[in-house]
Amino acid sequence: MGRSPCCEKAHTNKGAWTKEEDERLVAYIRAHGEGCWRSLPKAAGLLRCGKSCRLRWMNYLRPDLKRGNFTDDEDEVIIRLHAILGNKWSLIAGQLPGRTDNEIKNYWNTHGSAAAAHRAAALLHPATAVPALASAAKPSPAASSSDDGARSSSSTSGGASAGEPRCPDLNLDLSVGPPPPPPADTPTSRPVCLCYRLGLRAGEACGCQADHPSGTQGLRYFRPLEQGQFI
DNA sequence: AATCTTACCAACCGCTTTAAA
DNA sequence: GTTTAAAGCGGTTGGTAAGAT
Repeated sequence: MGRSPCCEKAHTNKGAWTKEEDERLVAYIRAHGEGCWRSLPKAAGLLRCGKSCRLRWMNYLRPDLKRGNFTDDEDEVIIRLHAILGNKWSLIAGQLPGRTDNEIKNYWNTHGSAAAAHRAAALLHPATAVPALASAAKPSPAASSSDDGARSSSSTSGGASAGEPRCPDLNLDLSVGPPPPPPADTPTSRPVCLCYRLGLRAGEACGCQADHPSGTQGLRYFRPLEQGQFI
């Protein structure tokens, strides 16, 4: 069978967006909203693939996007959620208003491995966190990883050269086991809200009402955080 | 000042999921 | 129930700015 291409590649622009293209896309979406991405480029007079338009809008042009560096709180949320969800960037982005999955993914793949290792250790095992490793967030020339290294090390602790671990007594095994067993009175067949697994109680950041196991409803989704609200 | 290296980010590609016919 | 198109997602790549030599 095979899939038809998502757009006519022969007649589409690729690469960086021009200011004019941005303006056209923004103007069109302001006037018509986010409709059918496939037909949008033609309707908006853009020589772009619908996918490309969607990506540009979602990752760059949306008015509610927050630009600039990640705050410590955002950093913390990313680390916590990544420990539980893995590379589910869209889910993580859903908990960080104004941030995109692409942005978080890029952040994780560049800053993630070294800095997150320390911060995750501090968050998950405060008693065993080693302050000295904080310097890993500012890699020295000797310890800095290349671009490829940062990419490939996103799932490793990275850095230590053969034979000489930089922090030999630090256990960086960040693997996350199964969630803690629910209290005895919690029916195990019901979904348990992620926020509960993060240690939050009903009403804290999460609007799902349940299964913070004392809750009574079976909803499993959680609302995006309000501006300035963090897990 | 020129060149090289590193880090960052925007964008593309291909696969999966979802919804409609 | 099956097929197909569209949307969404995650991995990867390429360009470039900034810093180092």
